[in-house]
Amino acid sequence: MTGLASRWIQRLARCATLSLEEQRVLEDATESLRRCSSTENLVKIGDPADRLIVILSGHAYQYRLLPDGRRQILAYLFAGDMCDPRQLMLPQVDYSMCVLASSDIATLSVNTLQRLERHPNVSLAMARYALMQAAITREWLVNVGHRTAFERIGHLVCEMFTRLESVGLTHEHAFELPLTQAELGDTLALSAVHVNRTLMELRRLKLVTFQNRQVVIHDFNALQSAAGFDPSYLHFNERPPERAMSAL
Amino acid sequence: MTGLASRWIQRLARCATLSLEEQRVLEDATESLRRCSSTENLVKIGDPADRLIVILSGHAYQYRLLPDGRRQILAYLFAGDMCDPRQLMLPQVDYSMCVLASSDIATLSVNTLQRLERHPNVSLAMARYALMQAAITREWLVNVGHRTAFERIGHLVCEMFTRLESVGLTHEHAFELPLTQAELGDTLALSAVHVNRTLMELRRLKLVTFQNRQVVIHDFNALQSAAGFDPSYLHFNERPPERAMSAL
DNA sequence: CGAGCCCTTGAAACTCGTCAATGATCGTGG
DNA sequence: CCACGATCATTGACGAGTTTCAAGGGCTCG
Repeated sequence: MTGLASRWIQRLARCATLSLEEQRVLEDATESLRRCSSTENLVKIGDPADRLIVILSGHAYQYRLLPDGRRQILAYLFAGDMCDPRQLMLPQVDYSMCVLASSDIATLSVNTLQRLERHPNVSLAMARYALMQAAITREWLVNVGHRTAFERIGHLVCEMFTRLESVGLTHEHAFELPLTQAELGDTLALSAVHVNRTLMELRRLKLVTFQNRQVVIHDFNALQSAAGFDPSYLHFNERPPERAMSAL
Repeated sequence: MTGLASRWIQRLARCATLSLEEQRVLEDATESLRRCSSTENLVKIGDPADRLIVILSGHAYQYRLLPDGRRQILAYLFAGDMCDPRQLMLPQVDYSMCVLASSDIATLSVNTLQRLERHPNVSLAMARYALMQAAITREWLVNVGHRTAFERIGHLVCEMFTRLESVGLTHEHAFELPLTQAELGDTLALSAVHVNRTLMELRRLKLVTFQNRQVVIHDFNALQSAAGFDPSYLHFNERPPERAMSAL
């Protein structure tokens, strides 16, 4: 379990207890992977939903374009993240997706996924994982809707740090984030100019520095309270009921 | 199938073909229902997630409160709508929920749900239905993030009309909506005052009238184009692939 | 008939967007 | 190795959309 699949397995294992056998099956499923270069489009809206994307390393995001060219980023996927398996039950995907930096991408076929989901714990882990993703989307709605620019950025930084920390992708209080200020703006519904000003404000207050694709958090507690970040929606550190609900 | 469960069954039947037997099973599951009066709290954030709520008649919404009292409404549930069955796989619900007008509410236990999901088509329908709900949340993120007040209200009205029409809850080009302007504001991230001004603008342009808990759409096409509403995210009118994916 | 909730309206303030220009950085090719 | 172009960060001035505060009016329900 030292290969590229390890972060994925690690993430799923946080959602349900996986046997060694199940971990091996997951590892086997990622055999066919490919390296994607920066800004490559993985999925376009309307593509047939016949395969499931897993980010083994790197960064990607899902987004939607409005007719006038405006863009809303819907989710970030870091190493170990995957798309919602239930998406395969629709004829077409309803978002676009592209990678940020060069990444290793595994693509699971419907058959492979069906094979994986014969293992009840794998199925359970994926369902819980998808629930967490949905909770993040809801939190983003709260974020964009009801927080100031300052809180929005702070909240997003806290969320990313917490998510990345859980799979060992942080160093000290810093993490890699190959994002432009314009992309941050399209995530948080702010103009790039205002993102810039707010980042400088965060820097001035010695809360966060975002430079050279590196986010450094200087005072997590202060940032957390300034942004009103409450990590409970991420459902980490929970021992969920081990109900067998294979059919969910 | 003339009882209170009919709208629910009708909605699920749009997501997958249900046999008469399966429809009967769904109807039986809603036997224990109760009548809720206006503004009653159905679920509070942090409650144990051990039962699944189905709105048989009436209106309800899910919301989150911020520490300072601000509120973001996350979703509306109309007659025939239900919560995401996967929610039961978490220990606690992560949103609050209350009814708007007096409603008939069925509460399914984990056991009942497990019994229902032994029917593959029921399971498939619920999964597809939940996907549609998730798509709506994503669309709201786009709405709040990238559209003006005018477009936001117009878009929400179009969405509600389309959803309600699909289960026969509209009359002509009108539908019931027992919402205050403040609640509309908490949905769309606008102040109640600005909702009021924008509603008057919509009325002035003879697009929509919202008075006495009734929304009347005077020109759907004009409203749709003014709001940039594209119903494809609702995944109606699709013949999805009838893959058997019981484990999803 | 009064209380409370909701809608309506006005004025002032503020957050944030747009436009525009200047630097900084980086990869590429000459 | 440097010049070039492109992308991104930064800064200022101005304006638009929206919020907040405040007050009045209408409706409904007890």
